[in-house]
Amino acid sequence: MEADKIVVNKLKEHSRLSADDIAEVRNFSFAQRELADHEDLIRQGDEPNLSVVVMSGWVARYHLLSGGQRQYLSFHMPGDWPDAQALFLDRMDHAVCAIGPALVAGVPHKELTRAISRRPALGFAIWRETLIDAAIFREAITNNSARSKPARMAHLFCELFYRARALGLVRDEQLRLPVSLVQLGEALGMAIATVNRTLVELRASRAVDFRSGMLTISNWQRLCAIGEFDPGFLHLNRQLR
Amino acid sequence: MEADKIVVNKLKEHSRLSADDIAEVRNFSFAQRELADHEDLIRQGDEPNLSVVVMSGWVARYHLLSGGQRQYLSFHMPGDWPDAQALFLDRMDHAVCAIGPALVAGVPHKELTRAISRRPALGFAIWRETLIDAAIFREAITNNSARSKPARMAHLFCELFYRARALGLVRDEQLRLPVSLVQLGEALGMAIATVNRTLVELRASRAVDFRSGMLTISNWQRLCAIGEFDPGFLHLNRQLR
DNA sequence: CGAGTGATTGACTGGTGTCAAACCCTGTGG
DNA sequence: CCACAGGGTTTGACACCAGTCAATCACTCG
Repeated sequence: MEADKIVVNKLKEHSRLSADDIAEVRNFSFAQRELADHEDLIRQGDEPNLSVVVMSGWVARYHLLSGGQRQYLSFHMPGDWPDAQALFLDRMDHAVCAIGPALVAGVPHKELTRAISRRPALGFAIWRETLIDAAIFREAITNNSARSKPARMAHLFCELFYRARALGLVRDEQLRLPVSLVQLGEALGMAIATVNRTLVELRASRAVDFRSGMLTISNWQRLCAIGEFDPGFLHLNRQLR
Repeated sequence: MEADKIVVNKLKEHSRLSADDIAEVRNFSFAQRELADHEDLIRQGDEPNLSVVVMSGWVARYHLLSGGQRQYLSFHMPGDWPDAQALFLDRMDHAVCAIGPALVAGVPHKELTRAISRRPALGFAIWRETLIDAAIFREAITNNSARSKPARMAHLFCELFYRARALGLVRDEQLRLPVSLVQLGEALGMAIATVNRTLVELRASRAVDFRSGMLTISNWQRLCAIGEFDPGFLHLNRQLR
């Protein structure tokens, strides 16, 4: 699919766009870039002059700590703007890397700000996109701080599954999610041993399975209950399930 | 101080505003509201039609979990817009309450969007404000997930102190911060016993003290080292210290 | 077939949550 | 002026979760 189509479809999940707004997106000069697994798209401290939208695959944001350890902050799928914030915050306070091979398309900041000044509604939609990001971050704070380990993992699975399904990435209740257990631990704030033990616990619940990069949800209701998942924080128009 | 002054001063910390932008802010019809300690300003699920700016005191955002427990997400001081996001996300996914007595001023969303459409640069400044919020959320994810308990607490102290100093709220290296240890635990994801034990540990470092709602920092460098604090994520123009 | 990466499991131990009690301080009322 | 209540703080005892370390297993790739 074309980059502009992906962008418009995604924005329409939460915002109303006029024909003029859409035309503005169509005029963007998207520059595609392929990423290999684990490849960094942007590094902490960079000052990019373009923002990218994910076209296919997964991309993740992460903090790099002084000890060299990583903290994954969020996962992004087609239509997401993982560095939209760079539009107004010069210096990256975190990095972005590919989770599995991915394809992204960049738009120069100058084009974006010009388009937004011309069509405020388009700016509001992208702004809303960044606000939903923030809501996801908030949920991650709560998830990693206040919930039990199984709930924590279940909640992340629910969130990713729910967002992916809205984009049509889910087939047969399965979602490709090429993260290792180490990365899962670096996202959820648990050691790899605990990640694995929690995983076997979740498998035993017969609600979900995750192995070799494939997330399979066999009982959505039960998984939501385990993870105390309520999709409200994603602020999507469409109600799924 | 007047509400418009507070808003403009705060926005100027990271954004450049023209005389016209400032005039636009001056035209806002701020509606003040006093809050008692612990009083909720907005509840989870609300759909407010105005956004508020903090005028004095503290305000905090929090999630309310199914078990009734709280997870504090961020703390806000004069000039902050703790619910700017409500401008574009209809339903609140979290609540906002006062930390100690506080004063806030609300602006109708209609006025805000009209002003932003008219003066894009003003919108960009407020957008940037919400993006800094998001950066603070990201830092909180990392803090509560990846750092040791003492580092976690030290980092929060550093963040609040740094932000407060930028606003001139710090006197004699002291900052009024009327939170209880329970609330501190609900922000940092630790049990109250641990909060206290961590606190005595930090006191022993002779870098910081926190008692009876007063935060005293006697060795900023050392506290930053303990908390692995780097103010870059706050994206402020001015360099302090 | 060997090397390497990731997943899995076990043993061990320290940290942290839970529970409970004591303490401190302030404001209130007899 | 003192007694008391109540909220917040501090400390201790204890159990257990979860991190660390290490060994083994499974699978892919050269």
